Amino acid sequence: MSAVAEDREGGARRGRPRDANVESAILDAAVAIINEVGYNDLSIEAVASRAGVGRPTVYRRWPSKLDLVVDAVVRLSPAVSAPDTGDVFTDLVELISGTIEDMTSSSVGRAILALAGTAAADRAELADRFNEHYLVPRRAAFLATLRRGIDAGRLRADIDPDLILDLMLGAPTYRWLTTGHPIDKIAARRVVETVWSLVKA
Amino acid sequence: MSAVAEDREGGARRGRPRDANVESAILDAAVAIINEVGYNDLSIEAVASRAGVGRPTVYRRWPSKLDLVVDAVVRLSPAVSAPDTGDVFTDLVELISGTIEDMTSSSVGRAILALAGTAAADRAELADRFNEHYLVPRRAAFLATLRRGIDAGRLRADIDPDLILDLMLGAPTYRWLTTGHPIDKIAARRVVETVWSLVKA
Amino acid sequence: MSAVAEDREGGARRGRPRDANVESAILDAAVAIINEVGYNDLSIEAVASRAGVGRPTVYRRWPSKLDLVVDAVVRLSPAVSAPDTGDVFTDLVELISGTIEDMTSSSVGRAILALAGTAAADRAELADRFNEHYLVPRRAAFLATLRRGIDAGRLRADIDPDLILDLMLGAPTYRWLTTGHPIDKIAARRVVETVWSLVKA
Amino acid sequence: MSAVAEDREGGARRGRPRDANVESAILDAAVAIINEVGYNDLSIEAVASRAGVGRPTVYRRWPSKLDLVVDAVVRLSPAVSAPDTGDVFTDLVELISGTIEDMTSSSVGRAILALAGTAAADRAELADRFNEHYLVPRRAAFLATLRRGIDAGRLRADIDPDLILDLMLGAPTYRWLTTGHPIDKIAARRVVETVWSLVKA
DNA sequence: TTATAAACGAGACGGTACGTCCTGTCTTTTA
DNA sequence: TAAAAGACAGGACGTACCGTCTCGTTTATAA
Repeated sequence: MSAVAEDREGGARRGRPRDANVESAILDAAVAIINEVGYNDLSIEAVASRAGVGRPTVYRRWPSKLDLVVDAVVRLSPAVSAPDTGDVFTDLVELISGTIEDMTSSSVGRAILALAGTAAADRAELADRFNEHYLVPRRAAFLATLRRGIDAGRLRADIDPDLILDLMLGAPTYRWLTTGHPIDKIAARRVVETVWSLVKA
Repeated sequence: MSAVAEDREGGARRGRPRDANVESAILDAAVAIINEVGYNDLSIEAVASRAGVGRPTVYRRWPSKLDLVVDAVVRLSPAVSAPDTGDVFTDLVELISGTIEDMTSSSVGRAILALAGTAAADRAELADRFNEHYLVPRRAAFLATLRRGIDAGRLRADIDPDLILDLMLGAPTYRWLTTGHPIDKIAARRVVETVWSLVKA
Repeated sequence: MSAVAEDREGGARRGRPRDANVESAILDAAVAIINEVGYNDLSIEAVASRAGVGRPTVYRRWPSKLDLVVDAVVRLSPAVSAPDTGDVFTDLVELISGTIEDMTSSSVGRAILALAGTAAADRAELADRFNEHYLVPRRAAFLATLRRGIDAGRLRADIDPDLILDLMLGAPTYRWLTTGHPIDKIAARRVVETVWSLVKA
Repeated sequence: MSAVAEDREGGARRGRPRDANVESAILDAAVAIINEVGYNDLSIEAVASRAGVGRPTVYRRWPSKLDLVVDAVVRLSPAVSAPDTGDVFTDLVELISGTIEDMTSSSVGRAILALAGTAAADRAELADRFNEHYLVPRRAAFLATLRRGIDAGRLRADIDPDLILDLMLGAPTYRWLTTGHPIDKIAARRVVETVWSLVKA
């Protein structure tokens, strides 16, 4: 449920109701602008203007740029699905390279990282929202794949799935962050191969 | 070598030379402000004012806030030293928990991450400077420790040190980034323990 | 009618209307500052600050310092009244010495002259505004006095009143401009006496 | 004598003497820039740069923009010569229309007026210099013409030549200043004709 | 000759003001 | 009563000049 909707409950309000199209238009505009100029150079002004909306209308819904962008990123992020090719190893490579691709290819991906740092640092509530809508589904898909491997007897049952996740996603993310070099599928495969020996049954 | 200094070589310049104290004052001010309000809320205005310097003097040396902050962070970053307790395992735990502590405890650490994302994304030259002065020394200390382990016969000789580094540093970094939870020495030790089996001789 | 107001007509505007108090505060501040430091050293910055107003608020109404000062001077200039002592000769002396006094005694007077030169030179529209609100009323008072003299049979009916005006006001103005010496009532009387013989019936 | 030269007297100085070419170059540059952008938009920076000279070199000679421009205008102003067609009336028309033309046609002319106001107002010394080098020669030419008319018996001997001058030059100047309309030879002739009856023998 | 001293170009310095953009709040009309 | 429009105080932007101050270099006279 969106943070925006939560004040709707409790019966119909008086006066003109909020226009749902307005909300969409604002988030769409935010996404487009992030893609063009990145998180730092996004301004509420520009979002409102592109959405064909007054600035106060934006502020009425999101108290800050950070809040707005979190919702925009959450809305934008492509749905995740745990691939199931029948081979857990392949599934893991797919998942990781897909996730890294998400992170690194678009401005939105970079916004996500900017948000990750910022929100985690001082905005627990936002971090929670971001977690709930963005990270948790991705971790879940990953963990489901691991679980499938365990059930299939290909992975050891005593592993710490979260730690494995951190290793498999953290290593390429860190490489990208610190060197700026793109992470292709081959690099992703190498990481999975390396960690694989830790987890294989 | 500082980016600021590099055009000095090749004979005496004409005109009044730049004042090194001014450079120090500006970088010190930048560091202080980053620590107080973070990268995003740092303004050139505030830096100049705190440094007791005219704004144009800042712009004369660093064309943008990003350039300035990269140099400030580079100057600030504490010297790295590869610990050498005699036990490679302990050394690795120390190194990792120290590095993560660096990253996560101070505003400057968070600025570093913000920079990592931003600079990597669109400013190859800045990323290079940041790499050269900040990341490379840290990687070097880590790799030297691994090398010592190999020489001592405790680590396999055929490992890819960079990949091991990405795993050991990437996993806790990723955890911190995505959850915001601090990484203590125990968590660092768990990562090292896990990866250790990949690398032990 | 103020240049600022002229685009208000034609139905109610949307959005928050401009605050008339703000306009007053800015013009008052401009007048005060002209009186203190003169036209050349007046800065929009200082005007805004003294008026307790944001700088953009000033620019929203007047695109340049010149535009602002023209309006300020127009507002400031004391109302003119054609004196009517019953004696046209005395009236003329009063009018001239008063006008010259206006021009030369205050910083605003000097601003008026600076404006006269500047505005006339390259800003027809401003010159027109200045003319309409400042010069025309003064010319009118003068011409009315001449007309009274003609009606009373003391002045010739075939004179060119504009030319007489230029002579009576231009001579002392020119003297002041080119020598910087103040023009007192005695000097004004001498001019009127001299020109009088040209116009007396 | 130029204000610049006055500290030269008293024997040769030690050290490198000032370069007269530099002085010329600066004044030429100042004149050119006044012609292009006017007095208000002239900057020392631009003058120095165009003259191929360091800024301190300008300040060494002229303490302010005003001082510099006064000298520049003085240097620029075309030599005056009292025309002598044999007919005093024609001479006066020529003189007046020429002077007005000087004043109104060029940016330098407008600078002169700006200077007249500014310098007269608060800089007695500058006003004096301007007077001495610019105005006095022009008044002298005019007065010489009047004198010739008196000697020839065409003008009354008891006139106040300064007052006549103020009338004949002041009226068209004032007209131009207050209306911005150019003063052509016909307008100049009308003024002379009008005043003529005051002065003719 | 050799100092010494001033002028020169260049350009950095602490500043001020520029005119613009954006912030977050407010007031008004329209729906 | 929400929405759009837009004015408001304010803050920071990056730039242009200000007038002053080093610099290294050049060009004179004085020792």
